[in-house]
Amino acid sequence: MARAYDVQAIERKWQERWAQQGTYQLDPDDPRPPWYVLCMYPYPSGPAHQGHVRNYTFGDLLVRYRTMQGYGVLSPFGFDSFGLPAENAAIKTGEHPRSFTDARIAELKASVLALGAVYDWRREIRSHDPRYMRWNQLIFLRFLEHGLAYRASAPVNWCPGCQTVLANEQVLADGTCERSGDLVVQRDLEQWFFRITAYADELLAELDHLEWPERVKTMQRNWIGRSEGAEIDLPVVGAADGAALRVFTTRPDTAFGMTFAVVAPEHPLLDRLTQPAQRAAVEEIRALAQRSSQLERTAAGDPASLEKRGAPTGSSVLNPFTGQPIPVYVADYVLMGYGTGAIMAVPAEDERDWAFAQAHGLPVVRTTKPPEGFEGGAWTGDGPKINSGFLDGLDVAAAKARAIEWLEAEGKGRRVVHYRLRDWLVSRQRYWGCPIPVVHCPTDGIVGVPEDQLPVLAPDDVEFRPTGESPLARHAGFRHTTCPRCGGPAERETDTMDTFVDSSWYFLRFCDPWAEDRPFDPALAARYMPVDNYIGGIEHAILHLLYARFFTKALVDVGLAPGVPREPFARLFTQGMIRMDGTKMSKSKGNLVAPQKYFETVGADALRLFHLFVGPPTDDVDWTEQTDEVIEHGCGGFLERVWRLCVEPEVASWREGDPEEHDRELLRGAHRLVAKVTEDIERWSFNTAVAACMQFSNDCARYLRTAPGGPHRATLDETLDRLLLVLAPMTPHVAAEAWERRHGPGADIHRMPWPSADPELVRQDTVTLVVQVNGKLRDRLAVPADADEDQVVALALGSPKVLAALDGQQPKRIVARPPRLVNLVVG
RNA sequence: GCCCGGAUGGCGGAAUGGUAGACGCGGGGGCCUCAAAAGCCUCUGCCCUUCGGGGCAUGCGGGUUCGAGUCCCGCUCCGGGCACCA
Repeated sequence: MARAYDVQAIERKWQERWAQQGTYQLDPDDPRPPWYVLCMYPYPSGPAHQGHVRNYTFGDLLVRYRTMQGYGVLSPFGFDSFGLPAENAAIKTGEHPRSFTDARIAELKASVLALGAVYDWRREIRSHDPRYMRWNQLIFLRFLEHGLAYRASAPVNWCPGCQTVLANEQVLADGTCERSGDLVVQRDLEQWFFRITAYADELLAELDHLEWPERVKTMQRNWIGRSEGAEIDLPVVGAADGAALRVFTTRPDTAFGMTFAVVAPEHPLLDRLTQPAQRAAVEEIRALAQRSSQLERTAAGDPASLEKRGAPTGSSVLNPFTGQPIPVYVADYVLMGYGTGAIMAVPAEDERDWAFAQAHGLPVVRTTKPPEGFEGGAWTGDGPKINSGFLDGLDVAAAKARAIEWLEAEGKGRRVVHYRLRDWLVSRQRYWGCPIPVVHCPTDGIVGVPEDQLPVLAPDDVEFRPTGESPLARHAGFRHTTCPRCGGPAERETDTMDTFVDSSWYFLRFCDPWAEDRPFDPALAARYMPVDNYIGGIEHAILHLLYARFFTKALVDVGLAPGVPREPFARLFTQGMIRMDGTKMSKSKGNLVAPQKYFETVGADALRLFHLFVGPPTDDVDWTEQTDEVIEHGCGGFLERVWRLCVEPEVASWREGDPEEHDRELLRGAHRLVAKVTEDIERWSFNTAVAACMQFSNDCARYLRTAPGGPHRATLDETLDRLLLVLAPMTPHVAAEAWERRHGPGADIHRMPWPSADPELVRQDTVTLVVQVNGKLRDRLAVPADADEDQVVALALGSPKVLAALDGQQPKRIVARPPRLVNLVVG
């Protein structure tokens, strides 16, 4: 295609100029009001894909827009450069993860630069950089000192494919690994945890104040899973030591209806409760639970399978409310990891208990009166209490409160809040991650590596083998060390940290990446934080965003971030995915359409414009056969028309002198465009902003062709300048070049202030009056914008079309909304 | 099963309860050209039309309203999240 201008040359020119002039660098002493725009830093997997392009196009638009508005915009970029793919590549090819990763970073960075997105590259962070790792490790030690990091033996999710432990968050609902897809199994191992549960309440409560998509907030609320209820101690019948089974329930009001109790197969009291005659059956359930995957264990159970999955222990406990003994069962529908790992079963008011009771022939006692005509099993709704002694007649809420009061007064239970959220398992048995900076000493136990010895770096001379054992654990030189406290022989921790640790505070380091004596200067972090616009994919709705929120709070609390806001991201924007043939476009699916080919043909501006124009930014994008056409003709063609209009318009003769009415109308259009684009950017409606620009450039082209006596030069100049200014954040290269051609060498559109719209000019003098008869459109009339009710009604009744529609009938009612609408209601 | 979204021309999508389909892609016709590409102009929801216009249209069925794509109730389908969490 013959192009109006040399796309590649001007894109290269301006990219070099932005880099060389440091236009988007922000110094710590910058006097402008700060604004922090951040795209989630990427895992460097090679050249950018369309998802990156979409993300950085939105981010870059905001960076340039806020800059033009006079903000000192903090726009940093970095790489989440630890992670499994590099290590897996090492196992396959022998290439060291560092050189592999650095090569991928170079590729990704090149395509980000080619997109024309601007960053303060002096602030670049790579999480595998020892200068970053050092502070990662220091934070770990501070967490350790403050009891926020701890080591515990726990049944953990072990992925046989990745040969490592996974966090709960990395196990999908069907029990498979989110990365490899293998079935995850349970193993008991010593692991490191972060005590995120200590922040459960705050993490939940502060969601209410964040300008985040409701969807994401709901997902986090569900994930935290707060539930209020009671713990009740059920004394074991015949226990000489007064042992009791502690259960958790959210329905203490139903306690009179408990007809049995159930413990999880892993429950510590199970051995004691199991009578000799039941031993074999209990062991079977226990073995079943152990070898079951999450999938089998949590699959919706029909009564038949529940029968197989539970067995009586032969022991009984006392219901403290009735004083009656009830049998204790073991069943794998009760999970050790939630509540107390034991429940009181009320089949009349709980679906699962109902199913289990049906399968095992256990009695049912209703304690809530179901509505008339209810014929189902468990009734979980509200109703008056029955069969419940002192609770009878109360509704559910009142009975809950009364039951808890009674339990606390009697010393038989207490009000308690439980969370679904678990502590964050951070240790990974892998090489390509940040080493956990502790030493295991036979005499001193766990000892943190002294801060002046950080960072602890993994040795390069390791062997990458697909055995699953960490290369660090096999490396004698790394592993054997001396205890920093007693000087005796000791072993280094060989686990590394979850890469989500790296991404939990990088946005704080961006505020002060030069700090050499601490992770960052709290005063600078307080200046820029919270991030004003955080932009990324919905896939991080739970994991990354929850961890980062936890970290920010914890960093304040351990003294590393005094004065820094406790919530890191004020406004979150989650962009849609790029899909192809109904599935997510991704490297693993092999359906990537690399941005590179567009850079080499239509250019970055056209591709950016496409991503802005294709639809609302939150929506998924379907990449179809039509897409190339839209990018090339729709977007690329538009930019060429803008170029011709602004740089080399074909004008037979210019008209001088005072502007006439049609000239003023063009100028009014330019002011309306500015108002519209400003408003649309503020509400993240980029697609309509682009549409407005297209429409207006069509108006300008028509004016150029049709203005009587030729276009009025001064008017057209002012008009086109405004068009270019609003395009500058969207298509920065062509806007910059066209601007320079119009205003001479050295003129830089990106240093211009964002234009304002004159309200006088935005206002319309004449508007279209719509006349309806019985709600149906019958005529359109041009009326003055300040026409009042009498005027519009008179005009409406004077319209021949309206009179024809009325067909002689008198309007029974006239609804007038001057100046835009009149509705005449007849018969 | 529960909780969120969504459904508008051939396609992507516009539309504070007040002109449905902005803008763009695709398609038709025309200009330019020896011809084509590119570019430019123009038409383009469906049906009827005596070419003036008329009727029908925003997944389906009801309702509120002078007026509903928009609000309410009940469905269908699609997408996403959660799912023995006691």
